[in-house]
Amino acid sequence: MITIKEIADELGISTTTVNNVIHGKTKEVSKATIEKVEKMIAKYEYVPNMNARNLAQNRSKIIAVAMKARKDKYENAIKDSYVGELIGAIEKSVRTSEYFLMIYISDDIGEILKNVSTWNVDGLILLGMSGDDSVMIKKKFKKPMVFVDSYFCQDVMGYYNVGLEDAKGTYEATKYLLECGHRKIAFLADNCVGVDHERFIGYKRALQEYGIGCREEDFFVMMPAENEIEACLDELYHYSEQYTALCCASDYYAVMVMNYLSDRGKIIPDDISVVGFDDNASATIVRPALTTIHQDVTKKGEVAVEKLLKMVNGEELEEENMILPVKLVVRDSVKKMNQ
Amino acid sequence: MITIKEIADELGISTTTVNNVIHGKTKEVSKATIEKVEKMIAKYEYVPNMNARNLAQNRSKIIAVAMKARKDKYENAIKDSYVGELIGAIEKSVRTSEYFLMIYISDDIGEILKNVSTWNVDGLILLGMSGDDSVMIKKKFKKPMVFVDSYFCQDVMGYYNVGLEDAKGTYEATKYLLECGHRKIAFLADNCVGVDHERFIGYKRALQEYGIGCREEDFFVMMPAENEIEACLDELYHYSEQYTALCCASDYYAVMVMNYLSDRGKIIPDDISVVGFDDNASATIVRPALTTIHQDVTKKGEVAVEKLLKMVNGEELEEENMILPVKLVVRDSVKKMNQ
DNA sequence: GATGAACTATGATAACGATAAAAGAAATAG
DNA sequence: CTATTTCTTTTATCGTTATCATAGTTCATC
Repeated sequence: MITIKEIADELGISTTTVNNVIHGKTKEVSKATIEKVEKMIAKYEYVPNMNARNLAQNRSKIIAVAMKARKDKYENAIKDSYVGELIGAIEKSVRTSEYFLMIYISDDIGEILKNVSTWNVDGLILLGMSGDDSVMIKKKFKKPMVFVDSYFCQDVMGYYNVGLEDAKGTYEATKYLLECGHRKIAFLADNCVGVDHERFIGYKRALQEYGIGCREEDFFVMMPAENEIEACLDELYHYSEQYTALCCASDYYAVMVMNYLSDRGKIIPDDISVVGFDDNASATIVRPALTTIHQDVTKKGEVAVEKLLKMVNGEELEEENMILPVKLVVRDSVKKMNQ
Repeated sequence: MITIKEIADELGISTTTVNNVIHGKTKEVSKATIEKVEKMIAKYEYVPNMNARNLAQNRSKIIAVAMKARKDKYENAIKDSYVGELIGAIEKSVRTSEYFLMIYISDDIGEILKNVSTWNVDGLILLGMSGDDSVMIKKKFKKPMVFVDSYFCQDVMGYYNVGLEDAKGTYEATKYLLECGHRKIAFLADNCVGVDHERFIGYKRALQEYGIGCREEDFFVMMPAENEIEACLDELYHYSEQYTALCCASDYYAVMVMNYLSDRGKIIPDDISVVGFDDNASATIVRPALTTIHQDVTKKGEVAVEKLLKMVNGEELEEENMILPVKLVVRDSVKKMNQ
């Protein structure tokens, strides 16, 4: 690992000159010197020491993706198909820039902020934040950041947000079920905040538009907490006579419930229809193939990185948010009752 | 972002003393001073500047996972279920240590090495390396590293390797097919080196043990190159009368081919039986559920990180390699011909 | 052809924040 | 009153960058 100083000494010139060559300041250095230095650089395979460079420049060339995750549930967060796909898309976009990616997953926002600060990261991408957490982050992190899949109250607005037409997605999905003649439609989500809550709203709106679901009893909402998924699926099976269709806030749940029910003798979609959300790999793997709401995860990651890097480079962003479109993809998991 | 110097100045003491407190050298500092300094640290939420610390200590606290990937194919490498799961497991293990993870994915080993060097990473986990690449890496990277899923020639041995009973896996899978009465068994893999080659060997050995497969014509081997997967599946479909079972080097292919064939009218497993390898999420999602070879990906990641960190901390490793066991998991994708 | 402005090419030096080695005080012990 | 322990400071260093300074040229201008 040769250093600038060593190159300078060997050539009997100053570090400033070597440094100028490294930074392509050709106007300041004579052609002869440039050549000499470049030969040295090639010969000894000089690479800059990032720690030194970052220290001197008070930056880090690091972009971080941070995600809050319950310790028990997201032990291996990236394993989750959607999270993996999104982080993968972010990784890919960062990879093609001159920046490097660090991943911080923790159930403790304080810890995430500490890491961000200790590494002096240049920009931050936050996944699935809501309310309190984003208030704290906004207070403590003063550099560019982009929120992805985050919903929070008005007072923390003003940051760039990459999101999805979440409510529209479940609205379309539920409407499709209704159009197919379904009237008893259950809803299955992970929790009652953020993206899931938004998706619940869409489901609710579609029902209300059809004149049902004005009363609480019309909803059959499941929100599995940690380790309660099995119990939840069991309950869903137990009450499966009470609905003909199931609207899920993710393909993850949709596929899980499909297999759970069909392994217990229910025919999908004849006994129970299912729609998902995300359109991830499992949607096309499962049989019947899952009717679901498609979102472009790759695009989401790309947009997040692109906007963040713009901000990092001091550019002004035109818009404040990017809401990506969703689209219903009809496959085979919904029965048409009216045909 | 307060610094040690600022704390020292505000308290009218030296940076060394502050630094000693930060490093818990309680023997060198009086209780009174410790208390003063700790109060400051808490008040201003001091966090060390990693760039400065690493520069001074000539290390980085960074562990890198590096993976060579064809640009076209692994655009989003982490999206791949197995890779995602493995990187996720590594991320989790690194997260619980005092180190940080950086991910380098490139089709160019030189670029990976440049990144490793510029960041002065303390340890390196290499995924799926073979032959030439590992020679180059060994020559240029002089710090601790662990190879995962890598097969290479004798002269680059001597590094810690976390692997799998790959050959045994396909051997067991193929033997199971043979025991079920199958005699015409095709093999499907990604390429002909590394893990896939090893898995091919196991398949071959089982066949030969049954007195078949001594002639080349007995093999029906597919190795899809980039973008040729569709053509490959088509060929597989076209010749599907010639075999009764298919041994796949990954669940990824197994599930893909199952759906491809069944969407074209083939009944799995009655017309064609399929076994996979990995036992990832899709194996239980697909119907019929996939009979496959199970491997413990989480364990693999954990072992890789654990061994690497031991080396980074200067400990000697007892063994040179860790070959994790595999296990046949029988589900519903294989027909018993003899019953 | 002297004067100085404008370049060109280079060097000296002080940061950046943390650490480590060595040395200096102060307090306690024998 | 020296010897040892406890506490603290001085100073150099890590590799890179940025500011400022210094020669040496070129060239237009009076």
